[in-house]
Amino acid sequence: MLYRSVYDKAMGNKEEIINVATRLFASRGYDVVGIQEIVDQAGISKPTLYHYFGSKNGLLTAIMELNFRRLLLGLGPATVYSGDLPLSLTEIVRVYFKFARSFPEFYRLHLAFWFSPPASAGFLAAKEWWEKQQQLLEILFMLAANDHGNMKDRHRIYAATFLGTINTYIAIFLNGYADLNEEMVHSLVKQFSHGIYS
Amino acid sequence: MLYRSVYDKAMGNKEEIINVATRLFASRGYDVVGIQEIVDQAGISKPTLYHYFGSKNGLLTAIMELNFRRLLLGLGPATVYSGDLPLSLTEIVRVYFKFARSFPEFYRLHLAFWFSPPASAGFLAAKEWWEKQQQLLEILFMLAANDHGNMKDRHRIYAATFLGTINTYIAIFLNGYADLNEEMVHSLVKQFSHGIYS
DNA sequence: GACATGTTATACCGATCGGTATATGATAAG
DNA sequence: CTTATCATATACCGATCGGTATAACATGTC
Repeated sequence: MLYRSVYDKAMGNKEEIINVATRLFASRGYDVVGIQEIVDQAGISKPTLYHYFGSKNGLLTAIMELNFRRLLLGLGPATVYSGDLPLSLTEIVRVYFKFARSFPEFYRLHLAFWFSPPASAGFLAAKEWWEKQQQLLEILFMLAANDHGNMKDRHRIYAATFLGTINTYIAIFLNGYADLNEEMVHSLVKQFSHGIYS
Repeated sequence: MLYRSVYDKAMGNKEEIINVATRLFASRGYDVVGIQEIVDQAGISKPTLYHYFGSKNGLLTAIMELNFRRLLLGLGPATVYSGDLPLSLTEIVRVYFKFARSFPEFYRLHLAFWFSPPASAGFLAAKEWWEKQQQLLEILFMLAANDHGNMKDRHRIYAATFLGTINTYIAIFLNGYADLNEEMVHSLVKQFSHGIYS
């Protein structure tokens, strides 16, 4: 392959920058962490970072894209409606829990952006990805509405509430109050389902 | 009264600074909003702000204290256990919903801090106030556990989940997905209660 | 070896950050 | 009318911010 060794080196640096930045952003905040601190801890210099990402916001965009792609990769299949809504919901919760356990630092970062000021860089960088999640869930609830009469025209709020509930549980996990085991999965689904069907 | 007119003027400026800062912090973020912008919009100059609050962090502390006092004022009576847990929970949700509707800008700000990095200024400024809310709820669930056998030793996670659920609904309201009416109050309580008793 | 491409470091930019030294008004007490 | 206190403004501080101009270096092509 052409340029193999060159790209290897480049990708190594690129990933290292992303990893360092994700950790720093998650632990202290996107706005207060300076570029200098990132490049120092990554063992490179500023022009290298700007060579790869163009700007601080470009770096943030890259972090969002990399991680949300991972999430959506698992979420896509889980949101396919098979006629059994509780089964789909269960699978979706499993996907989120597994993702949060695999990338807790990123999940904390993206949760912070979730409630960040609508005009902040973090909110804007993550917005399109939430809309994709919301869309996947809305489609599922819309299809399921054909089988559950009392769900009609409520797919948007169901999707939002379901996502919110999932994030609540994950936040509790991230703060050390509980584990994200299979029992929690079923507890969440049962609780949410009860709010829907009654 | 002594110093009356002096303090009147002072309080007017002090409140104006708090109002302006709350709005700016909530809409764009604590870290990115500079002192200069706050004093410009408040129609004063920097030394005046530092005279009242000492530092940017002091201003943030004052904002937290003012608003959380308002919230806890209503939350205290609502968390008194009377033997009817669902009734208490309903009243608590009403208090939170009313507060969120009265001070949406502050609620957005404090929700952002809820998930902010643990080492960030916002998280640290709000931490002690969350702990007070958590404590009030824990006591309620602990007392209620005497009447509900299957609740024992779970008061901490119940308090955390309940608070998280409330904040989820409020976040959905703040994003324009739903209203915080009496129907939502009962929906929330019913849904949460189902997760507890079963 | 000449050349093109991609990668990196040194050193710097203007702007803005949070915070303050100094001085002046305003107000009330004696 | 003096004096003390609070309140406020002008002008400034060093530090750091995101970002870049310039040049050197590494690598693969021809």
